[in-house]
Amino acid sequence: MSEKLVLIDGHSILNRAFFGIPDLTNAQGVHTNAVYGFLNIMFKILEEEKPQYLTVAFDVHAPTFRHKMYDAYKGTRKPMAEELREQVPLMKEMLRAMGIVVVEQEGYEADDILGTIAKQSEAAGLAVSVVSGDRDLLQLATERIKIRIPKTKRTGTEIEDYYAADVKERYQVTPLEFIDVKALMGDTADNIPGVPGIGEKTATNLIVAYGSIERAYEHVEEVKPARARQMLKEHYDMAELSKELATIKLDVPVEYALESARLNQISDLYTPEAYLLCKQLDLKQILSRFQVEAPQNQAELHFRLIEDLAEADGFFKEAKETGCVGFEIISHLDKALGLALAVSGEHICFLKTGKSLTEEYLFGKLGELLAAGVTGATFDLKAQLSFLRDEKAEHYFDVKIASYLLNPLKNDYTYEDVAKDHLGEMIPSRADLLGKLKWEEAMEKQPGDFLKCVCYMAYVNLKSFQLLTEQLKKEGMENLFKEIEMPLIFTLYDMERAGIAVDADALKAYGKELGEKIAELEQKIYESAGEVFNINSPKQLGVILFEKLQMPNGKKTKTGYSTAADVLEKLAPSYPIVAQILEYRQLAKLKSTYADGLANYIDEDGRIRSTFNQTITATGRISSTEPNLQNIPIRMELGRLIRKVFLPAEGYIFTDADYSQIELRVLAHMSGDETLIEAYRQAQDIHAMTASQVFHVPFDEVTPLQRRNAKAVNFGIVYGISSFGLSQDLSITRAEAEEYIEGYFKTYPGIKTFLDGLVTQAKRDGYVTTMFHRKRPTPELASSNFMQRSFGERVAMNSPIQGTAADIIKIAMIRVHRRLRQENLKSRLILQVHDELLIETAEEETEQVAKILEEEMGHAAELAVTLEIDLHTGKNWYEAK
DNA sequence: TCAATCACG
DNA sequence: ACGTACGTGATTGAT
Repeated sequence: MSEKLVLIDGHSILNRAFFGIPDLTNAQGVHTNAVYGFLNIMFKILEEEKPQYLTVAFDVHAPTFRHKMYDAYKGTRKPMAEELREQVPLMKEMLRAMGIVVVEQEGYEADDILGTIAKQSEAAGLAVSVVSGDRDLLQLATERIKIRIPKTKRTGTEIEDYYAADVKERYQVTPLEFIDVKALMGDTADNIPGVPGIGEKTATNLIVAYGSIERAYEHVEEVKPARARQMLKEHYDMAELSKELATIKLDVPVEYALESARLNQISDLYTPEAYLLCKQLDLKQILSRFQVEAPQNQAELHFRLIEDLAEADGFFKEAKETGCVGFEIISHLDKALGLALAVSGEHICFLKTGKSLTEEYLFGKLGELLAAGVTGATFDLKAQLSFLRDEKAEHYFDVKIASYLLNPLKNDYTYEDVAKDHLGEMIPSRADLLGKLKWEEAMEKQPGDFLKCVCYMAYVNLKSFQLLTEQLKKEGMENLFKEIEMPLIFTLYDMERAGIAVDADALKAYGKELGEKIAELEQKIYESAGEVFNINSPKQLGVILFEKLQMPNGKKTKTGYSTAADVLEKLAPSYPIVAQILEYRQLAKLKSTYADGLANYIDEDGRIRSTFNQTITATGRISSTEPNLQNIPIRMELGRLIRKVFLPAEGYIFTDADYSQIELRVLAHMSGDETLIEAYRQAQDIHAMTASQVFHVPFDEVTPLQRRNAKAVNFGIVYGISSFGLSQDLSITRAEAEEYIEGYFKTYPGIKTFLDGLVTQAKRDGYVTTMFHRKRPTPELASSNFMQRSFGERVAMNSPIQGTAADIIKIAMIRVHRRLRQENLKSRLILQVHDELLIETAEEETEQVAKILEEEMGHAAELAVTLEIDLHTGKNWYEAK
């Protein structure tokens, strides 16, 4: 087998990647899609071909010989998109970092360099692959030079390969003749003029018949059709020029030493420099290649599997001498498979449950450790609490939550990311090691990788403990972490475990009723539309409404017509079918998401258990999933009825307490605006009060409309007001909205100052903070894009408010939970919906629970205004609101 | 896997 | 001049 050289047409592939891959930017707003796409194509080819040599050629931004030959060539060249241009130097830097030879030659294009090197290398006995997105390079194809044209598709990269024979098969001409075909056709993209009136078909026919432009011209009188004959006669000189332009030079005086392009193995490209650059650019998928290929972490040498009691004892003994252990309980369906434990950089093991090491033993020992004052650092404590005996938050350190507080913007939190971001170590992820295997399968089928994976988790937990503690301290979030987030884990765990009872039969009946109404509406809609179609498909619905029925289209969306509710509501009065569709949508939503959806989550004991996520939101709120119990209908009566199926246990009732306008009160406090604070001290109805103050009317004379408007402005302020948003919400003009806002700020100047200050602060520091020092980074403010920047400003205004409210209710939850336990009550906290707590209340404890809620929610934070709560009881959730 | 839609605070 | 309110999650259809 002869050796192989891969030659890459740099600009061409970068260009392909740029247009083939959706826009990607890193945290600094640097565009990276072209670099990313280029690397993907390159690695795919390298893995496929395993070449001994690799070289990339770029054009130089100097006039080439073609410019000198043909002026138009230069003048009409399209300017490169800025987002692409800025990636060219990045790409070169990346290639340099990987040690890949880059060739550029003054005065010549990449094509010519590639052609020259390809021919030279072929002559030297190498097999050559030329990678380009440009079909002009097909002229280089021979039996040993393969032209590879990658196509970036949705499904991945596909590559078309052309040896000389393939060119002939596809284009009917030889690679050399292909030049003449191209020259006749011309190429607007490449500014090759061609012969007017001759397209691909005629050009191919001519060259198949005569072999070249020159020979065709010699026989020009025989050329058919007549038009082609005429044009060829007239424009022969142009055709000749085109041919010269299209011909790739094979004798460029290129400085190129094959040996310098040697590539022993692909992993040679994974250099520390390249790693850093990828990290900087946030090219995750490329980085994952590094992880797989990177030299193994030294800690791995110490990973041990322990099944023996004496050995385990020794390990625990050692652990007792330290201040902190990293641990991770590995379980499958409520059964512990074992305990991964890291005591030091040299002592990391997986203690496997079995005959010798029982769950009692393992978690008893772990409990002893924690009780003795050794901090247990772990990743996602809540998921392991069912095995743990120690319920003291201060004995634990949740690495996942610490890493969330340090950057709440990530999509997910994994141990390998913590290692990368905070320890600067590259370690394999669970998916790298075990793919999609569940723990139990992995332990049996891939014991080696399994051990590695779980030990790495314990290792990262231990090793990041001190560092993350320091970082939290440095960022002022130590208190937030220790006093709020860590204790909250136990509260959420108990809420999850408790769940909420639902009446499965009533839910089913509700679903059935909806189903019948839906079927009726469906028929009516088909009748009105004159055909049967899928009403759930916005695409099909758009066609019916805006094409078939010719409704005035409210345009919108990138994929077609918008059929969103706000658009349809405008049409509903004039078209009965639209009103029917809106009703259908409402019912379908209720049935699929709530009636049928919730039924799927009912456990054996008739209760639904949601998961409360503590590391999802950017602002510090918690979220609820599988199922989401934070978005149960309430605004519309029909939907609200579903709350009747949520029931307290026998002998219990529901107590529901929600904060009254907590965000606006937080705003009053944080801004220190005296007028707003005073308004809260005086009035029950803050929106009416706002209306009175903003519109200068006596409180008693505020009209319902004025109140509604004031309420909308209050909401808008909290969201990071914009005149456009407010105008949309109130269906008024932007100018009117602006007047409202102006009036509002005139009335409450402290709020204006406060909000402006938040934006200034965010621009200066790159983040904003809540009252309890929770941070939200605002990278959008550094964007050069107006829209992104405006978004950043709204985020800067909203996050401290929403986040502080989230902090406050978290404090209240912890305290309510603690009080219920301390006072030995049977009642328990079961749901949180951002500003609302639901307590399953033992009937005889009703008074006490109300008192606890009033006290703990009301005094979770001491603000310049009081924290009021509305409290209701009932024998189902519907009644308790 | 993404986009559109809609449920909640 | 740009086009939007802030924060979530589930379902559906289309690719």
